[in-house]
Amino acid sequence: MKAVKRSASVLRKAGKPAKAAPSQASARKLLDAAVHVIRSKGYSAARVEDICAEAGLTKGAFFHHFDSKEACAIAAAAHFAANADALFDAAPYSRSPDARARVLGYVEFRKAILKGDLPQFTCLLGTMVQEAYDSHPAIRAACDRYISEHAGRLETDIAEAKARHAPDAAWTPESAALYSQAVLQGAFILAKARHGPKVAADCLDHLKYYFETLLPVGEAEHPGP
Amino acid sequence: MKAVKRSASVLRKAGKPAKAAPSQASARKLLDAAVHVIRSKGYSAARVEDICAEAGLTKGAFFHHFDSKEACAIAAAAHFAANADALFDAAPYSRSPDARARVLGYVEFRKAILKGDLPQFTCLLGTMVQEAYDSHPAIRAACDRYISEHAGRLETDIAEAKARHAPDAAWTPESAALYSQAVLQGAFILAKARHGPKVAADCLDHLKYYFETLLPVGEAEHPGP
DNA sequence: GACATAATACCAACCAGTTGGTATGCAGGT
DNA sequence: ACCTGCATACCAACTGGTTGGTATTATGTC
Repeated sequence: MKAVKRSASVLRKAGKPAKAAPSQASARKLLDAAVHVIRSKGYSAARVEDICAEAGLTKGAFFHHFDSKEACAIAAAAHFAANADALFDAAPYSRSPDARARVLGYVEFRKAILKGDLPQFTCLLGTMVQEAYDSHPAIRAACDRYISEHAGRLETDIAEAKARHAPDAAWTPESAALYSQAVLQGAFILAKARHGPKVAADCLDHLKYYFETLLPVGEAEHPGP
Repeated sequence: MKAVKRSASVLRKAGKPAKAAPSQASARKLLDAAVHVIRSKGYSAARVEDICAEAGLTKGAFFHHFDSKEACAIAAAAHFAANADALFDAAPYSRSPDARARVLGYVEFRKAILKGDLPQFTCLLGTMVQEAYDSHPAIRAACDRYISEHAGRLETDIAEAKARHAPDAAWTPESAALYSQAVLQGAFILAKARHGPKVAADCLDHLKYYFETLLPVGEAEHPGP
């Protein structure tokens, strides 16, 4: 009496926006709260009651929406990734027609959003996978998936820029995209250790400089095929 | 009746090696166990009993040597850092007379030791500071200190190499040393997400290439002052 | 009244830390 | 040598607060 339970209402038909039930709002509150609490204290130390308190709800509501703490964490990972996607899609750099500018703009943008307290800009996925990679395979898989998807979006731009600016270079767009994610995750760790975003910004300066050398301008620019 | 307790025997006179008390051996066992367990499951999820079981001792022994779980974690951080220092000091690259070779050798060496299971090569400090930076200030401070000390050792070599190969470049040895630590920490996160060290090795290839471009050979080599 | 949502009350397992006890080693006095 | 006093090292059993999860009840909406 555990496996097949409720499929919950989190994934509704996307029905009437205002009137009916405020369930979507509560589910969203819980997810936002979970993201914030887990970013602050990690997955293991984040108690269900912490998340409920942060959301202004009780455990009754929590276990109505999620089968378990682990399921909530996985949903929170998806929620976090969706929010991130929306944020980067909306950022001005992403509408540049030049792929190289989009790559450098991405790094600049990531540097620009290093504002406020640490839980506001650090990565939920990197935080969770650190503790959960061995003991919670489902969480590891979710983090892997969303990190890889995010890297994949960046890889597209990198590949396009490489085709034009460094078509013969030995490195692959995939490894460069993953490398940038490693720099980001590591920058967050250093920011946490130092209790401030400055180190992270310095790291992103190095990353930007690296991309500038990987994608040199003005030498036999290759046009599109 | 809490603050002033034992000062323990961990720091003994360094007396007779074999006969007397086997306390040092047990303390070391507990520290090794703590490092392993925390690297596997993180600080919060690591139970004191897990550490004791791994060490083949009981909780009585644990709380004889450490005042609390947190104190053990801090001692484990110091233990880990000391072990790491010894490892890098013993590595062949560190005896090269050329500073640039030592910097590149460091990255190569870090890539070479990405062997075995994940808890065997990931960084205890980065793992702990992720969860503890906000809730356990003492742990954060310890991780900050040992990460910074390790970066400082690298910084010395980088500074020497920069003076010879890129004296006028805008970047600082300090930021480059911290950047390399960020890449490492991030590489470990990706390795955990992907359940294998390959991504991490790819990241270190990028880092090595970056250092090669930061420290170009053969252009107006500057001699020592 | 059927259904979804959410609150209250509760439980059983878990776990950091405590207690009290035993074993061992090391003085120094006789 | 032998005893005594004291500190260190360790163990087994216990405790009390915590916490994920459940059972039950209440409220609002079609």
